[in-house]
Amino acid sequence: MDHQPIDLDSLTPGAWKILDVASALFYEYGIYSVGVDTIATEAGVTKPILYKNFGNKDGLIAAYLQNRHRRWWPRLEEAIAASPAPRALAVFDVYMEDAKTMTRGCAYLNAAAELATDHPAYPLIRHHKHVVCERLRQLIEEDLPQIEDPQRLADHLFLLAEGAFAHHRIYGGSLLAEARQIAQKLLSP
Amino acid sequence: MDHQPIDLDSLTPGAWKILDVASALFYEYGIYSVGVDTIATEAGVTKPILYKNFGNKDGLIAAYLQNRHRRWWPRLEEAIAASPAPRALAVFDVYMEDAKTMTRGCAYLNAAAELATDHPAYPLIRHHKHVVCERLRQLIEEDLPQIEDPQRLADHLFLLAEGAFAHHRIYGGSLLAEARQIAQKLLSP
DNA sequence: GAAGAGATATACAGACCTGTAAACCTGTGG
DNA sequence: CCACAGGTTTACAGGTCTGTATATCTCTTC
Repeated sequence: MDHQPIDLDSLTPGAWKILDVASALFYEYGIYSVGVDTIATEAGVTKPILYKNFGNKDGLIAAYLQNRHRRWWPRLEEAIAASPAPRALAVFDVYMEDAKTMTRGCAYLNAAAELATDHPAYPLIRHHKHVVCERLRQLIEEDLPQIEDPQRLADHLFLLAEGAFAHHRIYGGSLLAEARQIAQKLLSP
Repeated sequence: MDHQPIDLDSLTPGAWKILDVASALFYEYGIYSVGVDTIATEAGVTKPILYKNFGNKDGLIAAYLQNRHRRWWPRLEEAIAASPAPRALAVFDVYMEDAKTMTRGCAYLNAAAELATDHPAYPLIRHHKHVVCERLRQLIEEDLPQIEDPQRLADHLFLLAEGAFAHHRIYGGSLLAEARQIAQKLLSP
């Protein structure tokens, strides 16, 4: 029925329950390792209800990534608002906070690895990572106007954070904390 | 039958054909998106032959990651041997060379995202990434003995390279080249 | 040439996948 | 009380997955 992109604002409570359950399972076990049957059962609904709300599994995957971004972005902005200069470090703070509970690494990098690059939800992944890098550049421009090439420094910090988050799944170690320390040094004049 | 880890040195030519086909398909479409039926057909063998050689799909996955490392590592060492100091940049050179053909990003990060962390092949992923980082530290220690904390610089370069390679799948852009430039600056005193 | 051993192919089991058609149940208007 | 409409559930279609039991075929040995 609903093959349009899902509008998160017009989801019913029942649909949110499905999305929440799907999100947890997708993240924990991987998108293609979780069947819609499992999701529906865990959410306490039947399969046609799921399909009525999300069209098909791809719609649910898209809603998963979209909703994750919508919940995460305000947390980043809050951390930025509460952070002393250089506020770019707030990105690392949020990633470290995330890492405490997200033992499977970055949901977007995981999804990127699983989904085909022409999957309808792939642009959501690109967008999520793009705006993070963009925000880093803005923060650098505002907090450290003396920096010559803010885009390059933003990319530098972005790669540190992403590399550390990607490997958090593999090692689960303290690479994120180390990345933050390195970033701190890069941002101090 | 063969539930032991696969010994790459005792594979028959037919088994190598299977492994090569599986490797290409695993990398291109993702491990769990490719069925053993497809692999067997593409390799020109029947399924029982595949199972006779690799025990089960997990054995084939393990052989895939193992073999990839065995073929890649000598390429890294060659690049290191041919590189002027600081030779740590050779890692970026190989990654950039890889990126020309590997449009799906890093095979190990992709596998890490797909496989459960307790999958029998997961240690192969950890090992591959670990030795790369380790090698970076050695190269820094040898080429730049004045560096105070070579482990930290190695981690720094490693995160740059891994972040860039991870995002090569998402953007396909020039992040690896930029990461190399950043690394070059970090290595110049 | 016959008999047996080992490799190969056929065919299938049993589970799980996405997605849907049709039966059913509930609540509303006449 | 009855007809009708909307949402819900049951049941299933059709396909794909991993893994294997059984039959066939080939090749060696006597």
